[in-house]
Amino acid sequence: MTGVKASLQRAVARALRGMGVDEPPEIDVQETPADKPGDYGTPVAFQLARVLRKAPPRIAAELAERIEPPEGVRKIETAGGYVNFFLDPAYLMQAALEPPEPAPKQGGKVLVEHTSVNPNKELHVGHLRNVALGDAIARILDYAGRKVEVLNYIDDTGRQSAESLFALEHYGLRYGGGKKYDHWVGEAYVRLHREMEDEAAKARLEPAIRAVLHRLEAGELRGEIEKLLAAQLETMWSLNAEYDVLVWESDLVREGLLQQALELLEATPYVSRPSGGKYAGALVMDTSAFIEGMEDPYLVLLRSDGTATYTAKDIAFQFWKMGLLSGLRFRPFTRQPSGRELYTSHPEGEPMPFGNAQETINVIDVRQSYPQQVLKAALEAVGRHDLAEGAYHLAYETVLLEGRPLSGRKGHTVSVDEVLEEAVRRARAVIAEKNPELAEADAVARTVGIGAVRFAMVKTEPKKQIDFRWDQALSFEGDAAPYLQYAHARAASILRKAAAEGLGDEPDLARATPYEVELAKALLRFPEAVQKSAELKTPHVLAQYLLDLAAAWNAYYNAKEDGRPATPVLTAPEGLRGLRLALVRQLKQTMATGLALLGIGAPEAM
RNA sequence: GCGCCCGUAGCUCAGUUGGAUAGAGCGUCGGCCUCCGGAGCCGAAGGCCACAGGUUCGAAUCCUGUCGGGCGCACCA
Repeated sequence: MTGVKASLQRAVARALRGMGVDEPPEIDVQETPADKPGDYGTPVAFQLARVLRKAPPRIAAELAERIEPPEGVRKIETAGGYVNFFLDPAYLMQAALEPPEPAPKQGGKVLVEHTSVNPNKELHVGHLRNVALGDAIARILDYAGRKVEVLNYIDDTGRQSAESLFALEHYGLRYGGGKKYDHWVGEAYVRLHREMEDEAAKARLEPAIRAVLHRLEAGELRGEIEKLLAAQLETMWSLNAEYDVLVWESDLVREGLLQQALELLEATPYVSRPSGGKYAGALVMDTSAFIEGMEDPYLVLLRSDGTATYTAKDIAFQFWKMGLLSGLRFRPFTRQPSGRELYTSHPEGEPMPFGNAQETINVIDVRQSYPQQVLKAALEAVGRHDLAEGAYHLAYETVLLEGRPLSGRKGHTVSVDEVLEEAVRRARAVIAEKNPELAEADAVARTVGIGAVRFAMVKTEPKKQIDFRWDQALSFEGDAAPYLQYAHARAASILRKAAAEGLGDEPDLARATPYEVELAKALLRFPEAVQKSAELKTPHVLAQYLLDLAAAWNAYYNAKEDGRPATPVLTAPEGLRGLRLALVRQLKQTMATGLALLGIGAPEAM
């Protein structure tokens, strides 16, 4: 809610109190439709019709009479039951020219976990959505005033990693450079799976894979995992995603956090060791009190052979995130491209204040909804309803590739590295065609190509399945990042020219025309869009807003009257020119800020 | 079978704590660079918002049911 709308709301609330409505409903102030009178309006009279036992138009009329116009309001009118406000254009200009600023920090940390890919092969397009969503929502929450910690979980004791490392050993492979390390390992993994399609071969190899798994659990192969991780991190960084801390599954187990979690759970009435039946000898949790509609509400934490399930480790991890357990130690891992330090859990580290959040966001695809519910159930089981409420699963639907589900085994997949390379290549080609003189063309092509890919991942609602199609994801027209970047570059170009000509006249706010008013209203929606994005925990709200903003700017830029430009900036009369320059500057900065919140760069020229 | 999610223009999607005539992009058709960047803009055609009931002054939005589609229901991760 912008300052403009908020002040209108307050004025309405005051007037309502004067009419004897002490507890007014939520007062909805919205922009009036294009061909309705006024700038902003409210339908609050409709809501009050029942309470006041009067027809909405009469209530609206009385309201219009009673409202004491706040600063900037020059007229109040009714239309049917609506109360509409006419704002002083100069006032709107002034409000719209306030530079966008991050909200002040509020207490309470929110911990965002995303990426968390198995360290066993290269990232594919399915992971792309996870990284793009997680990174964007972390940036948005930070801007909206939250303390944010970004965490990437390293499942180094998983079967997939064991298989990859085993495959290298099994085929006697030695890395000789050439292709990226994670891709090279991934090939061995795929080769192993082809071999294991034969049941006999699978059975024969099983003990050796097990052995690797045990060595992983003992932390003996950490160096091998780190090599894979380093290669994967290059991909994430090239996407413009960075993290605060890595947490290794093996550390979670070694430092006794799994044990602590199980002890907490065992002390509750929900966890037991059945002596007979299906779960004889296992440690199980009864989730029926917390998860409805389960045919079999029992969840295995420890198998009857004493090994822990992945879910049990995940519970321990969630408990650690929310401060119920401690004992992890950390040390610096590496410095990331922006200069931000990346820490990692490590047996030889020292205690550091990571975790201990009241709120978590786990970015994981929708197929994991049940295990995510189990995490909440475990928090409920130990009596922490408050923390269960704070545990949010940012569930996103899966990504199709050209209309078909991804499948590593059938080879129906594309790596993130490949996608980026192609995106940048296409961007470079467009630049060569449209702007062959452009300086730093390669760097700009990267910004544009990567931006296109990331935007394609966040512009739709997470719960909708998306289909990755090369032509759409890498489109440089229409509903896409390059459209936004182009709008930004166009503004930058005008400002460059103005600076070159030494134009610096003072804005004369009173000279605003309806064209400026339209653009100003679009700019004023920025804080609301960020706020809503943060509240709903989805970047698509912001992404859609930026498309609107760019459209408003392009429409302004191209406005014509009688075939002549209606809104020239550089050649406008003094005062009006200053105002237009200020708006262009504001547009440019707002667009760049918004793009940055999506992890997308805004080139000065393209 | 049980549970969760989805169904809006030919296609891909916004719009849902209920508000004024349901909006974009792509595609189709027609316009706009002696003017600050045409990766842009303006216009046209295209909708029983899956269907049927209900609640309400008001429903794409909330409730119930039906029909389509996706996903989940392992001592896997």
